[in-house]
Amino acid sequence: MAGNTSTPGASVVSRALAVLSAFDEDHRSLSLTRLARRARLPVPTTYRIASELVDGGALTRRTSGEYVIGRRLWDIGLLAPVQTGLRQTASPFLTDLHAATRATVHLAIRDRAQVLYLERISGNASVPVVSTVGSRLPLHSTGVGKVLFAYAPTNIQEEALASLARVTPYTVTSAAQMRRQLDRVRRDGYATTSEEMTLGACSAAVPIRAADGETVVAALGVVVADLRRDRARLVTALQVAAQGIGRSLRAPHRRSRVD
Amino acid sequence: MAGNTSTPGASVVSRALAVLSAFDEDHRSLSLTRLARRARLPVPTTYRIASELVDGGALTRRTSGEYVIGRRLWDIGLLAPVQTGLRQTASPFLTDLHAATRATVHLAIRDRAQVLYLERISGNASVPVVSTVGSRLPLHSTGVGKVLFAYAPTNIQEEALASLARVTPYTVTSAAQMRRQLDRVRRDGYATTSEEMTLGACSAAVPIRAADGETVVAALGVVVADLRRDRARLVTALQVAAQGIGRSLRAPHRRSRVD
DNA sequence: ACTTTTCCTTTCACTCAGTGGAAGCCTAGC
DNA sequence: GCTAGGCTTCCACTGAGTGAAAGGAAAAGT
Repeated sequence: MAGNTSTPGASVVSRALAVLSAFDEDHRSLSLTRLARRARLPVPTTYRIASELVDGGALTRRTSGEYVIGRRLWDIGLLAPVQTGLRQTASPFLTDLHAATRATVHLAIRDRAQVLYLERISGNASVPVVSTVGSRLPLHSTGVGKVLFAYAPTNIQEEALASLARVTPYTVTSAAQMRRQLDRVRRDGYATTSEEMTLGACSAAVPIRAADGETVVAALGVVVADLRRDRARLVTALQVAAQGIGRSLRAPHRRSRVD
Repeated sequence: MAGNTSTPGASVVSRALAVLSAFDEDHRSLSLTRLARRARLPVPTTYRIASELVDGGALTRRTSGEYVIGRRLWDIGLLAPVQTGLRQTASPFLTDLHAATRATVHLAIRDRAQVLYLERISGNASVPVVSTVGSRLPLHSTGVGKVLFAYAPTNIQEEALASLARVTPYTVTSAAQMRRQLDRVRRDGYATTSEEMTLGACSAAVPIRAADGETVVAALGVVVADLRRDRARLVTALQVAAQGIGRSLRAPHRRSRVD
């Protein structure tokens, strides 16, 4: 930008991105002052940039004065090629799985040392579920997370094992215990959690394998209130769906079009 | 920005937004030159801005050199409060509707004189469907579009009636004929299309009404290969789901949480 | 009712970040 | 071998961007 800056070297574009990046799942709505604090920019600078972003539709200003992400950015963001092939292929299987189990269904991939949720179909509202599409959660406390954890490269595993943060009283925080669980995941072909992320929610998950039938590209999971009763049934349903997705990924898939 | 500009008055932020806005559904991937042309900016300027956006994760550069929207922007875009209440409430009903009909299911709202698709569950791949979440299509050529058209304010209706663009040989392009169809939609409570948007695809749609039971807030539709056979069955299923969504919108809904 | 605090917005003197034509480079096509 | 087109770097020029300071408006505290 022009002169008189306190942090030379920072471009306007990088500042605008800092403003946008100040928003996250726990901060979907921010006042000017908080926005400036989170973006680490002076208030007047933030104000000017935010105003321009509002003009461009990238941000919206509520009547309360708070800023939220704008519809224009929603539009543009949806154009990002985030595993479109996988999501398109998996979509019908997720629907089937949901129909068969009535549980919340998740499709997730690993993004560095975190789980990134690509798709979700909500099930029974009485089971609490924190993750939505776009959410990132730690690898050790969710079903899909443990699957992706078990098949992650060694350096990522070490990184994640070094930071097993407690989320609930049931979260596994011992590296040794987690290693044993991951061994079992690889042996049995599925992972489970019991209130390790959220009290009142348990989950089961299985890996989705790529064309070679080896590499794990994603994880498929369900969240239920209690796993003891029908663990076998859920795991079977998950495995059937995961196999189907894997097979479809191998087959050439035509693009679908129309209204 | 600094001096020497050919278009004084345009800020860096507005230029960066122009670069991002150069992407749309038909241009998800752009070379530098095309990006510059679409953003109406000189190539070196576009190059510099795009490079900064890549640094910030807002854009990604493919090995081919083409730019695409980056994952960071996907993350941020998903935080936009685009009818989150409606989408959350409608989601389980869409799943049910899909399970019952096996057709592609759509949830859409009107955005000025266009249909904006909020949710989609893909059905049988053999029926071609062009719309995805975030798509905007004209009001006159789709099922959900006609419903939203029929219940739009007069000025919007006039605007849309003045530009009935032909999409396929079956698209209704006569304002008089469209008015008659809209009358029928209001009378019968549902709309249909027959290959008016895409050859090989027909659709049926119904309105979703707000708490007052009058105001139409959204439209619910299905896309199938042929409507003649089971129009009645589909319309009934649609109406049941739409009623359910409308009722749930009235009821206080708790937020769901967990992994 | 008065004071204090906090947040939003505007102003303005200062100056360096941004600009884009031109040139160099590389690759693809003929 | 030559031409065309796209990508990247260079660099002289300058006005867009900066942010402390101050002014206002509104909420919180006394």
